[in-house]
Amino acid sequence: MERLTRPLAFVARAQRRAGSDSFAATMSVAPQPSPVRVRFAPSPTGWLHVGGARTAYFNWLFARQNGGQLVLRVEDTDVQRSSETSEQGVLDDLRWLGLDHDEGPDRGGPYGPYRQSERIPRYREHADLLLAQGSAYPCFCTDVELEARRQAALAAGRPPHYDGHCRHLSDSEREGFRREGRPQSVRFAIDPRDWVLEDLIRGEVRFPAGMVGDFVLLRASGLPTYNFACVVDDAGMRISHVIRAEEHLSNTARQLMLYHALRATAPRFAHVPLILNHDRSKMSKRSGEAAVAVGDWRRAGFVPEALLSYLVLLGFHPGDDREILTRDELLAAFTLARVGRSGSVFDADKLRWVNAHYLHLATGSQLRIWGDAFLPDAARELPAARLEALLESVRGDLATLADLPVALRPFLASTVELEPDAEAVLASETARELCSAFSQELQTLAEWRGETVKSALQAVGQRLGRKGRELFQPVRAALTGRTHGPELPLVAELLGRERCVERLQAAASMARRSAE
RNA sequence: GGCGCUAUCGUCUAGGGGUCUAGGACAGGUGGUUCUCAGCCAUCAGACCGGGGUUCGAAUCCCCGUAGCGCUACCA
Repeated sequence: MERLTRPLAFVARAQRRAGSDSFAATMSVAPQPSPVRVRFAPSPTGWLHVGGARTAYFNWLFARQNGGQLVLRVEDTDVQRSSETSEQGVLDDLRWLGLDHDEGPDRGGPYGPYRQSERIPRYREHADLLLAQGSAYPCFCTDVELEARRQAALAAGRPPHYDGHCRHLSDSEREGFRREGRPQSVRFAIDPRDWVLEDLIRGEVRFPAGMVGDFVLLRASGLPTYNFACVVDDAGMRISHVIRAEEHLSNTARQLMLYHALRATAPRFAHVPLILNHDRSKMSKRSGEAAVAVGDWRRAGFVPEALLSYLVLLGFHPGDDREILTRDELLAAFTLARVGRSGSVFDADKLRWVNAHYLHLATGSQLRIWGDAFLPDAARELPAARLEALLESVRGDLATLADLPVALRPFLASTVELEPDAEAVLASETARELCSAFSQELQTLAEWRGETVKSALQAVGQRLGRKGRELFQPVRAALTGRTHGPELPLVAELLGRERCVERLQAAASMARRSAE
């Protein structure tokens, strides 16, 4: 048996590599291929985290590529931990990322409601169905009893599964327990045989009999458990492909049993690898390392295109050397066949690099949209064209949008604040001469453009016998208070003649003071 | 404990029996960039988890270890 699974898994993998996965095969063989319907099913117990964002993106890409629908389903059956604020947060983050869905709690659709808390009667119905056909049974065990037997099983070296205590109760015993007022849940009577999953990413995965015990379908509170609600909804919403995180791989055994008992066709599954902390544990909300919430990156000045672009390559590889792919490129290149099988460590440095890349190439108007929340008031008051020109000039100095205020300061502040390096550059008689001469030259300049300013500077340099660093650095220091920044002619052009002259004169007199 | 998944530079990864003295990217080092830089360009360093097989030949196929992770809940 064991000998058989390996070669089969290999064949499945080889088929995926060759681009002929079972889905494609189904599509070409089936006369009427069923429409592609995928879903993203967050539980609103916190904010959207980066792993969820990546899963959502995979689903989004798959849906859009295949002309299918993306369903957003809110899995809020854990009443203690779910909240409406959190649901709103997740929705906001998805919107910010630009991952739009076709059906969901916020926009309805033919298979609603899309919040599990609003689908309770359906779960009850399906549970009754299973109860009636003997695939499920009422369980009267209390938490305390359950825990005690679990510990005992563990101590005896047996698997800590439910021991089937209530599975074969007689009707009168059940009546007795009910009269006692015991809590009553519904358990699934598992089918003890091997279950085989043909995973689109992992190939054949075999779950041997005895792996799971009878699990709970409906809690004593009447609310469904994850595995049950998930199957009832995926089946009821006609989901064709379930693309989700690997942590659910083992759960799939239970879900397969449920599809079978419900006489429903199971969707195709694709389990994507986990995103990991540096210690290779699952990246979670309390890992305390890099920020895990999408909102944290957003507030830190990362742009959605960069976050998504980074995340999608955590696990997916386009097959060539491209390191950054736009959404359109991904729409053309993405395939589950090229999603890897091992977990990936989240690398904030690389994300930062991707973000900087987007910022360095952005137009002024794009930066104005992206950077709105980060702009100082003085910048927001500027005419749009002026602001966009400034933004584009400083883009090379940005790694995140949070760098914007600092990068823009020389253009916005009324006076120049000298950084220590700049002060040192200006603290000489020669610097004073240069600033003074250049300020005079600028006052007579016919046309104010970067080019003309540059020529003027070079002319002054020639007269004073100075060029290169000696020529540019003092002027840069005088104009911006810094020793680095965008190209100097551009800086001067954007600053305008009046401010340039003013700052050069100020530097000249300051330099004189410190020289004396 | 049981079951499952995974295993190539520090990190993300390419690779699917010979084309691998293992390729690319981030981070790091070095050099350059008729002004500077966190920019850009060039360059260096850096990996096939271990052991057995199969084969003329293994990073690649098989087995056994080992390690990490996931599931084993009336969490999702």
